[in-house]
Amino acid sequence: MSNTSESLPCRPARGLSASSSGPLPFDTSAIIPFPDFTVDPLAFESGLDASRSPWWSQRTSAPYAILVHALQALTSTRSRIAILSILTNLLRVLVAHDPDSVRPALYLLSNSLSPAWEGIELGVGGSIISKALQTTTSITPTAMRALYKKHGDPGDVAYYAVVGNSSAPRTSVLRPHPPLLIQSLYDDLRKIASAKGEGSQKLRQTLVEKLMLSAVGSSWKSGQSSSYVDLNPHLLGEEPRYLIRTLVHNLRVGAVRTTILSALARAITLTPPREVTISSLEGPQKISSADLNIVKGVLQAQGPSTSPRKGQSSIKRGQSEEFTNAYERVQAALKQADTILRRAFAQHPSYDDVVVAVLDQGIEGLLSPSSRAGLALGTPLLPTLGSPMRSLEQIYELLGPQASWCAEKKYDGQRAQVHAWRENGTITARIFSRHLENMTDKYPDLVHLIVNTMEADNTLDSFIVDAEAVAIDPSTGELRSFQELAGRARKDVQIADIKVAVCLFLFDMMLLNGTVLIEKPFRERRRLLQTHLPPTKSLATGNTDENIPHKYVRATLDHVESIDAQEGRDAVQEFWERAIESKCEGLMIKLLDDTVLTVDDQDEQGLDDTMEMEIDLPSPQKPSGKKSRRKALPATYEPDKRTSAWLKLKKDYVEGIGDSIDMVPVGAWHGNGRKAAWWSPILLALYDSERGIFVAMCKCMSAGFTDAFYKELNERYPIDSDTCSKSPQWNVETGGYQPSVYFKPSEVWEIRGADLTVSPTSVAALGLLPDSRDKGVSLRFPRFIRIREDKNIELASSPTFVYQLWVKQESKGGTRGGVDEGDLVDYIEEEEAIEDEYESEGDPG
DNA sequence: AGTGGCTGCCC
DNA sequence: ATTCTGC
DNA sequence: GCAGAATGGGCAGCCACT
Repeated sequence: MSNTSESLPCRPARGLSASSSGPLPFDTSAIIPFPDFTVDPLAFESGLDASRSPWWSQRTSAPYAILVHALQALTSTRSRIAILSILTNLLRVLVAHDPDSVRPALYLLSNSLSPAWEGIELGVGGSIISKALQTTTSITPTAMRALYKKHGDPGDVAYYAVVGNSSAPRTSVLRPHPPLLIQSLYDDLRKIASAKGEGSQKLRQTLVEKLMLSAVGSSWKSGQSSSYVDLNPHLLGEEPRYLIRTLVHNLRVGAVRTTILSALARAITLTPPREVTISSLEGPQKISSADLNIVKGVLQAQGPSTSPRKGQSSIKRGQSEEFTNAYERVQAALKQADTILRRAFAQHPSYDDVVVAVLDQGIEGLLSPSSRAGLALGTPLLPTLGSPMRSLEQIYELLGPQASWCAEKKYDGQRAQVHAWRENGTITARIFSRHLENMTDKYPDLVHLIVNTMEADNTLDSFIVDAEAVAIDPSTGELRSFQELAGRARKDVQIADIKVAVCLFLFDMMLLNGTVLIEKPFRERRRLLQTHLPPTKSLATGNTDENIPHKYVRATLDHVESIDAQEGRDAVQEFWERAIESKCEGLMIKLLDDTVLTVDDQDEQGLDDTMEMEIDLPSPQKPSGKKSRRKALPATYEPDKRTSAWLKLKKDYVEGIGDSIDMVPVGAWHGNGRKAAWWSPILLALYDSERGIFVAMCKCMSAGFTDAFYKELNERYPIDSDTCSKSPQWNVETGGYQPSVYFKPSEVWEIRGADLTVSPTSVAALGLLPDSRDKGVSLRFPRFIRIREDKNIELASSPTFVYQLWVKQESKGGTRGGVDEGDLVDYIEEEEAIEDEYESEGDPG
């Protein structure tokens, strides 16, 4: 086995002067260096001697250091295969030697502490981290800011604060600390999360500092203890780095949910937990130890010459048929395990339950009826998402004439996955957000509505439905803005206190009366939804709910408005226009029936074929001359199988709909992470010609910025130059924004967004909004389109122009708004006329 | 009691 | 949410 | 085409401070 520490740069300990304080509290003689996780998992030895834990003391559970060892390896590569190998090998070691650490390790890897719906929040951010770093290391605030600007990562700041650099050693830890363990670190993070009430911020900080000291102490111990041979010197300073990254929920090692799940599936398959005997395994994903040994033997014989750094299984040509067959069987088994685990997680996204199942019964455990890891009432499944489409035209091209599909209005509200069931005569309802947070407490009005609906219909026993909760006018049912919905209270909400009425627009049904529907075609699911959960009576005819006094704002239930494609293309076009006019974001396109298309490859060039899945052709020999293939378009609700199963068409994606705004870059911040060397985001402003000043409107980030663009920006706005200063020097009002640097207003950018918003931060059009004179106008989802080379800064959009756009936006979707469209058109035409005039001057051709 | 900073969540 | 990038 | 990273506006909730 190759020793990773030999091939990685070993950072010397500097300035770690302190007296050693005796032997460590455990026997170190049995410990060997951490293994090289980058090797191909099929050649990796996770077993060694299973009777003890060879990589750490047998009296302790797995150290955090072995996780950090893997994280460091992950950081050194971007190869997906290598990343998967490293994680697989790490998890195999844990499965073999400390299965209790598997679950906490998965949480530490995934920037979370529990399933989202349990609502456990760390409550630690940059502020506490910053204070903790200053007390646990001797770093000055100035040095810390400089490190942060340079590296754009608080974990990296911690690293350099601990190990120092060639000119400035920084650590101040004076004595060894017991090493962090995966399990105890996880437990400590849960303690931090549970701190609340007066003094909780201080307590959080103290707990973070303790963890830092342990992480730093491990480094110190490794470097200094004379009674201890440092077996993993490459880890010096790394525990603080990843501890801090974990605390800010941003590990940045190129692996989040999908890769972690793949690695877990592979780990469990290659290293079955002790409780699972190989012979007990059945089914297609069973892996034979004979195959495994053949593969391992050959791969290990090939040795480290086969690019071990990348962890790729480079099979030399000319291997025996025996090897090739065994290898393919093993790969097939791994792939199958991967599929089973990912499907299980999509339906039951809880590491807690999934890990219990696989440690107990292997991957098989996920298929067993007794497993808790299936679709379950009360546990949200991952939502099906939509992939963006640029036009109706594109949708028609993609789906072709045969497919049956429908278009639904895409309302601008909040995704709501609703579970409801009876248990011992009691009805329970829960509401989950898109990211599976439990929002039940935010919507007591919806809960009441759902419970009432079930009480009124005793054929309804249980259901899971997908819906959008949207703010509405309680008397007319007219749609209200997302911002109004966002203003609702979230905790301890009493129905009597609710100010903003909501309508729950249902659009899918995943379970009904105990029957799982997600594999049924949408046409069937939609029929069941519409049959079993009819809309509440319209507001105009009176809500029949007697349990809520009339004076209260009440929730309503409805189905999303939709149109089937068979109504014809003109009807669909008209529906799309109507959707936009009624304050919807656009459309969602969904297949009604499973469809098989014969597609000409040439016809689909440049198209997004996310909805398509290749069918395994029965003939093993594909005709090479013909370019047509058959494709399956499933109409099932299968979260995560296809990453975006539906198509979404939003107005702001479509050329020619919505307005763009011409803004001037007037400031910027230092980028984070991979953008640490660049300006990002950029502060953008309008030009107020009456006052001769620029007024900040929004920030703009990578959207539309390529890396090349960032480099050019660095050249145009080098720090401390006549175009870029740390102090404000130009006529710019920044409002609530505080950029790190100010740019000299010099160029005009065309910016687009989805909507204009009333903003407490922006000072664009400040004073013009009739009901909120102290607020400006900003932009939702701002994105850079292009530089307006043809415009000088005096021709940037004006506050009045933006105000008029806002008025136009607000006047949509009903009778409210009270502006004269005629005036508006005049105004906008006037502005465009000025622009045209300028363009004709600047471009005589 | 009011305000401001921080955090996490929605889109 | 959106967009870009490397694999 | 997938998977990951880096970033937008803006809200409530919570806590610390005045």
